[in-house]
Amino acid sequence: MLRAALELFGRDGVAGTTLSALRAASGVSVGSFYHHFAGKEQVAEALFVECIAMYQEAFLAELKAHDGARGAVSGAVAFHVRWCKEHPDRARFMFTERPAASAALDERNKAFYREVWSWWRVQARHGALIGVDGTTAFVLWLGPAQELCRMWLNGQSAEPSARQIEWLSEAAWRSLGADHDR
Amino acid sequence: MLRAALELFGRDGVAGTTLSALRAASGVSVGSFYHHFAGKEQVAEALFVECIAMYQEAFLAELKAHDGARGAVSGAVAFHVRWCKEHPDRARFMFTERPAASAALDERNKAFYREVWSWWRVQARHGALIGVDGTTAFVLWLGPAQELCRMWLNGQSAEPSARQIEWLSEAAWRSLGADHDR
DNA sequence: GGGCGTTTTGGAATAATGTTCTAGGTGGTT
DNA sequence: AACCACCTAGAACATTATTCCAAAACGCCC
Repeated sequence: MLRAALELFGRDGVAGTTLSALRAASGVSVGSFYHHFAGKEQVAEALFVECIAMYQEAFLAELKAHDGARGAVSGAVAFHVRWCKEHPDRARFMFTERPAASAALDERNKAFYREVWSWWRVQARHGALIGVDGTTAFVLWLGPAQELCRMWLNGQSAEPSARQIEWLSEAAWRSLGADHDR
Repeated sequence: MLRAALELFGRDGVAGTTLSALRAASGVSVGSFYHHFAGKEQVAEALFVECIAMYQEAFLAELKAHDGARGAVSGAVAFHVRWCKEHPDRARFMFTERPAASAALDERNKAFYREVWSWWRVQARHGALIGVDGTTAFVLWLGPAQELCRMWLNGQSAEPSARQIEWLSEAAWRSLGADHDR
C-alpha cells in the first residue's frame, strides 16, 4: 500500500492521485483504507516521515564514516546525489510535496539538525570549516546537489554524472573548508 | 483575478485552493470564470508563465548591468534573493508548483537558457569563468540562493540577511570564477 | 434610439472525488 | 458453539470541479 502510494504520489503528486488510483494500485477497498488511515493526506504524512527518517539516518552514517572535514563535506554531497539515484521515488516525493506541519516531523528535523550542527561546530572549532550560521552552511553545502537532483527528477536535465558530482563536491569544499588561504 | 489567484495559489497550492475561494476572493461567478479560463490548472499555467517571464527578464537585465564576470556572477546571486523578497507570492508559487508541460513555457525557457548560456561561453572563452556544462554551472551559481529562498518561503528559516547573501555571492564566484589559482 | 448578433454573466445541473457509515466477515479465545 | 475485537466491503453522503443554458450587457449598424 505505502509502496504503491509512493510511486503514485511521486509521479502525480498527492493532490493529483485519486483514491481510486490508489485503491486500484494496492487492491484495498474504501472501508479498509479508511480503517487504517485517516485520509489521503495522512498517508502522505506517514510516507514523508518515513522517507525523511531514511534519508537522515543514512546521511548521519555517511558523516560518521569520514574522520576529516574535507572527506565528510565532499562525501555528503556525493551521498546526497547517490541517495536520490537509489530512491528516485522517495526523492521526487520529498522534493515535490510540501508536508503539512507535523509535530513528529518537527521533532525529527530538530534532532537531525542538532546532530549535524554539533558536528559542524566541532570541525569549525578545529579550524577545518568556516564559521557561519547553520542555514548558510546547509545551502552552500547541499544546495547545488539538491538543485541538480531536483532538475533531474523533474525531467529538466540528465541524470547527474560522476563528473558533475565531482564538481559539486569540490565546490562545496572550496566554499566551506577553512584550511586554504582566503 | 490573477492577482487573487496568485496569493491563494502561493499560500495553499493550486490543488489546495477551491474554486469557491478563488471566486470569493475575486468576485467572479462560476460561468464567468469558465468563460475566461479552461479551468483552475490553466490559470496556474498562465500565472506560471507570467512569473517566469518576469523573473527571466529581470535576470537578463541584471546580467547586462555588469561588464565583468565577477560582478555579474555575484550580482545575479544577490538579484535572485532580492527578486524573491520583492515578489514573495510569485516566488513561493513558482518554487512550489510543478507546472504541467507547456509548449509556451518550454519555448521561453529555451530562449532564456540560450541567452544566458551564450553569455557564459563568452566569459569562459575570455578565461573569466570555468568551462562546465550548463546544468552544473547553473546549480553552482544559483543553487544555494535558490535553496535559501525556498527555506525562507517555506517558513523553515528566517528571511535571508545581507550577510548571507554576501556569503553566497562570494561562494558562487569562488566556484565559478576562473581567474584565481586553483 | 431601436433592433440584432456577440460576448459576458449568473447559477442550476452534472460529474468526479474524498469521506462516512453501517452491515457483514474473519480469526482467535474460552 | 458463542463471543469479541478487528478488519473488509461497498452503498450513501459531502464537497468540489466542470458543463450548460438562459438571461443580461455590450457594441454596432441603421
